[in-house]
Order: sequence, then C-alpha cells, then structure tokens
Amino acid sequence: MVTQPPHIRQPLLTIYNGLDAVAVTTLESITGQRTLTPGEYLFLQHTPAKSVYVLEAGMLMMERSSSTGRRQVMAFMHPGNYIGITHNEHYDFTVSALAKSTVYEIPLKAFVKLQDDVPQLKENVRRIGGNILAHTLDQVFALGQKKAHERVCFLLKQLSDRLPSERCHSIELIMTRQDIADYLGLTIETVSRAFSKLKREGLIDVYSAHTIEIRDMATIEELALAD
Amino acid sequence: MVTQPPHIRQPLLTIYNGLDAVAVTTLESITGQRTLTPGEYLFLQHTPAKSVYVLEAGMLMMERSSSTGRRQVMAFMHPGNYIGITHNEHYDFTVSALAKSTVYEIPLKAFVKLQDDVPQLKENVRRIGGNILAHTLDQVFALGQKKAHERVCFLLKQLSDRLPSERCHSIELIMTRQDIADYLGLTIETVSRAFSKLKREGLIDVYSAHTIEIRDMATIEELALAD
DNA sequence: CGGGACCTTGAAACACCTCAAATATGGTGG
DNA sequence: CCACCATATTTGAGGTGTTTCAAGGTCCCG
Repeated sequence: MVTQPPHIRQPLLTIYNGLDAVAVTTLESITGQRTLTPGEYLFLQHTPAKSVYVLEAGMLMMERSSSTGRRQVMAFMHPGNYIGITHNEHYDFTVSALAKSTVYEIPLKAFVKLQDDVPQLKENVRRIGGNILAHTLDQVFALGQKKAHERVCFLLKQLSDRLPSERCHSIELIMTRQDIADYLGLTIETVSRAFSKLKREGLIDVYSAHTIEIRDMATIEELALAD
Repeated sequence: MVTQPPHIRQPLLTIYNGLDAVAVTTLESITGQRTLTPGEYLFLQHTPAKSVYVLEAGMLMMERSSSTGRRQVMAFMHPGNYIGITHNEHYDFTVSALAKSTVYEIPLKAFVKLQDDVPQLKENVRRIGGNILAHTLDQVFALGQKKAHERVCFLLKQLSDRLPSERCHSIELIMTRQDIADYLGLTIETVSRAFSKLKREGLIDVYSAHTIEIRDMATIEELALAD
C-alpha cells in the first residue's frame, strides 16, 4: 500500500490513517486496482456511483461539463487523494487521467458496510470530506475575488505545496493550458499571458510549457492568497 | 422544534431526519437557543469552533474575507440549514444575520459525542456535508463559467427553489446588492445592471430593490443552468 | 524530418469595473 | 403620519482586464 508520497510537506490525510492491521487487511480484501492511460476516464458524470477510489500513482482531473460544452475543472488529484464523494447515487463530475495512473478501486457498498465496523475509517472519510470542502471554498474565493495572474499563482502554490522540499521550486505542469484555464475560469490565452507576465517580472522561470520554476516563492504566495 | 418550513419544494435535509423520540429528546437537552438582530455576528472567522447551529427562523449569510478586505459570500442560509461544518478547530468563515434570526446552538463536543450513540445523527450530518459540497461545487461552476446575468439567474433560482409554490414567483431579496455582488463575484453596479437587463427583457419584475417577481421561470432557469 | 497538437503573441472587441452623479428606499423623530 | 436624512440602488461615461479572433511558433511523436 502506497498512498503516502515521500517528503510531502504536510502530512497527507488518507482513508488508511490510524487503521489497525485487521482493518487494513479487510479493506485490502475488498480493494481492486485499475490502471489508466492519459486521457482515459475513471468514470463519467451522471453514471451510477458504484465505487470509490484512491489514487496510487499518477495524476487525475475532476471536471464538470454543462450540456452547452462549458467545462469547469474542479480539482487536480495527486497520489493519496480519495475520489468519489457524491451526495446522490450518480457521480456529478467526470474524472479522467492526466498521466498514466493507477488507482485502488473500492466497491461503494462494501466500503460503506466496512465503515460501520471500523469507526476510524468512517472518521477518516469524514475528515477527507471536510478537506475537500475546504479546498472547494478556497476555489470559490479564488474564482470570485482574484485576478487572472493571482489565480495562476493560486494554482502554482497548490501544486508546489505537494512537492517535497522547500528549496526545490521546480514544478511539472502535467495538465494542458486548457485544463488550467478551465480550472481557473479563464481562457488559455489569458493563462498563457499570465505565465508570461510572471516570467517577465522574474517571479518564475518557464523552461518549457510544462516545466516551470518558482524564483520568488514569497511573492507568488502573496499573490496566491491575495493578501 | 421547527426547522421544516411548510410547503417547501424539496424535502429539507436536517440533522433531525429520522431520529427516534429518545434521540430527539437527548439532542434537545443539549440544545440552546440564540437570537440575532440584523447585522449581528453568529461567529467570526478564525475564532474557535465551539458550537454548531441550526437556523430556526430568519436568514444568515456565510462569508470569508481576506486581509486586503476582499470578501466572498459563500452562502445565504435558510431555516433548517445546518451551520458550522469546519475541518479544523477554528471556523474558516464568518456567519452573520441578514434578518432577525433565531438559531439552535449545540455545543460541538456534546454533539460529536451524541453522534457516537446515534448513528442516524452521524448519517444526517454526513449527508448534509455532502449537500453543502454539492452546493459549493455548483458555485464554483457558476463563478468560473457563467456571465454576470447568468449568475444573477443562478441566485434567483436558488432563492425561488426555497419558496413554497410553483405559481408564486415573488422573491424577497433580504440581502443587499453588495451581498449579492460578493456572492456572485461581481460589483454592485454589475448586479444592478443585470437586474435592469432581466427586467427590460421581461423575465422579471422589480417592484422595489428588494422585492422582485419572476415572470419567465423557464428562461431564468435556462440562464441559471447555462444549458 | 514531417505533421498535428499545443502554446504564445498581437490586435480588436467586449464584458465588467471604476468613478461619479442622480434617484430611490427605508427608518426615525418631530 | 409625514418630512427628512442617511443609506442603498440605479444609471451614465469612461477605463481596464479578459476574451475573441487570427497568426505564428514550439514541442513532441511517429
């Protein structure tokens, strides 16, 4: 069982936290595994929610689309992240793979049943739900109140917070500019111009479109928080 | 015990749903009551989360402010709504009263303890959390993807969904234009112009700044969903 | 090395914001 | 109950940031 990348800055909250050996064994007994290639869907919006998932390796993207084709990316997901919280019987978003990924698949019914026997598991799910809500409220604030370049910094800070060390500020942007744009409520052109602006101001280096380095973390954070 | 306004369109999910008489009595034994006048705070962002609340009557507003003074309204809250979900030991938002309101106050520690004895109560809280997340994801989509007048329709639909009948589309806007603007990520002028535009197009009537009537619900819904 | 997808940049259009002024609203004291 | 006042809302004009449309450049993979 992986789910805890090494050297993560903040301890990662997973469904496995604090489980005893018996609980872990039982959980593993109902857990399957699935591999996804880039672009492949884990599940689609409006399909029955039959399983929950934990990302083992790779990167996933959660998005919601309207029938007119407008798309909002709700989250980029990293190893350890729990996927599949829904308040009804269908997923109300689509999850797809940005990179080659592997996920643990846990049938929802068995998972819910196991939670009745393992209070700690239920508690973990509850806390994860709280974290997801907190993340989503941050996103509401960003989309409602921040300017384009501040939103880009908001994303850069989120991504850099997942990275090992304080010193190494090099970030791999696995997602496309379109994904970033749809996450931040902007267009690809505006995102691209925001990167150029941050580069021009010496706050970041752009080695290639998908590899950037943060040169002035303090300022980036300041812009990200809009403080 | 109130919490269930009459004639609501969709059955309201409260913490009381499906509790047996004993559980209700126990819950009531630890429940206090508080009255708020317009503008009064229920609690402030960054203060210790000591209680959760259920709105009995009136209307509350949940907001988050940054140190630069930018403000995002996260929700307008109606009777029956549960207040105080937080993922850490401090509230990460402020809740204040828009109208004279009364709330049930439940000390967090006792509430958590009671949840261990009453699984249904825990289940209710879990489902309410899911609903709040769903609401917040809707808001992310609205702020990220919708135009100003569509966002206003989004709010109008949310408010009208709380109202008794299908026929009566008259809505009391208790909040100020500034509150609406901060909820939708716009300025008061843009909100005002959006109302004027909807009025000019015959979709709504504006009797006074705080009393409007929806004349063409189908179109309003269409704009609200951006479908 | 070629080709397609992705990214960047520029110019013009547009939506929203800012600033300013006029108007409407609602509460209060006379 | 009415007049008044402070506050909130609407409307207008001009500015700014973001989007749209279009072209050119870059990267990556076969």
